[in-house]
Amino acid sequence: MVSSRDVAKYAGVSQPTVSRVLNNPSKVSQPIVDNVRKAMKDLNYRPNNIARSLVSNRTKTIALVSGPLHNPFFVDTTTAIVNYAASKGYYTTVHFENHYDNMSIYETVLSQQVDGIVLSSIFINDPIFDELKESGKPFVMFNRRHETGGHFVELDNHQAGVIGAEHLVSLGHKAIAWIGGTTEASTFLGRLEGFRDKLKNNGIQLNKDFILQTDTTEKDIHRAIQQLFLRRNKPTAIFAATDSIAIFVIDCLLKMGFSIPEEISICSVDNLGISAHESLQLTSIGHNSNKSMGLIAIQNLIKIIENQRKLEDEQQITLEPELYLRQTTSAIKP
Amino acid sequence: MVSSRDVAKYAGVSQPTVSRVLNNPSKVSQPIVDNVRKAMKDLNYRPNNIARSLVSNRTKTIALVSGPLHNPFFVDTTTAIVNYAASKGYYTTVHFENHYDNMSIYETVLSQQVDGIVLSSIFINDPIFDELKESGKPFVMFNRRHETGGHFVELDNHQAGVIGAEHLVSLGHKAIAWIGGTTEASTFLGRLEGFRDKLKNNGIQLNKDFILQTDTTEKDIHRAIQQLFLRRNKPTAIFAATDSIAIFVIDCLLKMGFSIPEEISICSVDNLGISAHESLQLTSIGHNSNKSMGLIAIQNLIKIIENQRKLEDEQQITLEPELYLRQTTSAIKP
DNA sequence: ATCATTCCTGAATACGTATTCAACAAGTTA
DNA sequence: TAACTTGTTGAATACGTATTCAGGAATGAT
Repeated sequence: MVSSRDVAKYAGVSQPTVSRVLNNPSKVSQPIVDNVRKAMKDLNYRPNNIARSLVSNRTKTIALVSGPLHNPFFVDTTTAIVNYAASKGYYTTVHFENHYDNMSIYETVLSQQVDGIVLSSIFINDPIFDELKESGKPFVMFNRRHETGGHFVELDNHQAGVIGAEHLVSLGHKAIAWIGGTTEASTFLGRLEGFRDKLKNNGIQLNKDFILQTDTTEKDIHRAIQQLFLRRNKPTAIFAATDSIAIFVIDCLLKMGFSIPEEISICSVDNLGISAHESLQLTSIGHNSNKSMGLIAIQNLIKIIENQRKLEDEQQITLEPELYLRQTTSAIKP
Repeated sequence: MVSSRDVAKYAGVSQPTVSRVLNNPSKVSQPIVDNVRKAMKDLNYRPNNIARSLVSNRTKTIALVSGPLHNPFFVDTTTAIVNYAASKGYYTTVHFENHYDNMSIYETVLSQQVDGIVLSSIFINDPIFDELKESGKPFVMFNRRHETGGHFVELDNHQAGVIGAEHLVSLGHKAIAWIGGTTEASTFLGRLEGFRDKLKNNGIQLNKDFILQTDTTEKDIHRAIQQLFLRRNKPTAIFAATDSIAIFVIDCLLKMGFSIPEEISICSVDNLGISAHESLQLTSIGHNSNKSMGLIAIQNLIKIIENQRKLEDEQQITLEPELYLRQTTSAIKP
């Protein structure tokens, strides 16, 4: 391993001068700059980022705590976050949510040395919020939020639920099932409540058996759907809390022999790119911002890290949803 | 920031003792261990990984240089790699391939301080190979390989091409187009050559206009397909070098009004989970290992890092492909 | 000619941890 | 009792860089 001292010796200067050539060449006379640069090349010198971080107290890395990539939503956000961070000179270490033990992930992240954290994996009243706050490290939430506030970017989930209910009711559906994940998450809670509220507005009571909570894995969704159709009363439509869930539901229903939308309508929330695929043509509800939530989150985080925005000046962004009508919903047969 | 010195002072011991309690508690008497542990709790002490790394020369982080996540293949491998690394106590920093400037990514990775590198983004005769070798850091390639060797996990790409040609020819197809990415990559090159060789075996010359090279983005694939069907001679089948490409091709063809497989057969390579989705039912060619290539790669890398395997003892794994028959291919109409 | 200023450079040090080594006490062997 | 081992602890130091500070040379102003 060649160090700045080795370069210094080779170039006949002191180590601080090498450091200056690296970070502040204008403070060094031109001939010496050239000389040191040549030494660096000759010795194939690469500065040690670890040593740099130790003194500067900045690591140029951010941690991403993301939902699982089997949900295409997180595919898009991860791509946006990693690439934007890279364009700003930041490394991104990624951690995928562990449904049963997120705490150990945060433990890892907090003892890691990062300049900031972007995260989606948080519950509405998650105790991790206070720990993050206490750590003093800037963090921004995307997709989900915490009851306390902080920096976040989210969809108006309640409104998304309302739009979904509205749409399906307007097509004549009355027996509608809701399928999603844990209501400890602001996304699922909001989408469920908006949906339920709007149904109630229309004089429809959301049957408890029609509320399906899963862990959002393919396996659990198949289980839930199969169980749903064992019941005497069957739904004519399904409102899935995310496109990812809808995609699994569709696979399951098709395998069971249903035709969509003739026998069952499905719509969901997120409006991912894949929903527009001709093989799917999924009716979905999403925002129309040209920036993904992940991108907005990482942009804000980096602004905070670089002191272009004050930490206390909380950015709380709620995007407005709208309906993207495609082929998986249709009017109920008379 | 509370340091081991602060803990030491609080507990009335020296800093090395705190360090020992952390890393080698058996070297410290029980009462002092308890005392120091209490001090750590009281002060909410977290060891500084940066300082640790500086002295130990190990960062417990690996770099992943991956293809883009819009290819579901890399979704699976990224998940496997990140999660396995985490289970072994390693952080993963991820970098997504930049089609036009991979060199700057590797520049970044090499000046980062990592214990090892897992990568897919490499060309057959990529000059980066030598730089990686020279850096002394262990690295393992997956999916793609380099002519020189090194550690890698790949599919027998030539054989995959052979199987694809075999299958389509056996269904009576003669006008078959190939669509893939740059033949600088071992995957595309192997799949193209195997395909072409097998066609030639059957007396079919692969027309140059039927070889479509793209940058594997949706946009470029749509462009290539549309251009293909402007020609006088149209193919009756398409062999896509990856499932990801096939998915974009299918979207494009359906939008153009073709029915699959009645008017056009499609098969591809990778056999991703999504290919079995009822809406897609993509005929595909893949290996039948229960481990993903990403998982095999990261397992080998960590073994090397932890000296359970010698660096020189090169692991070169080639998985054998087989055909998974689904609904996107059918016999040509008489 | 004197003084002030600017520019450039290196010696010393700090960052937070792990490790080496010496010192010392307590216990063990002859 | 003397010599030797074992166990426990702290002082000193190393890791590779950035920064502070002081000193010397060169320049400009008076």
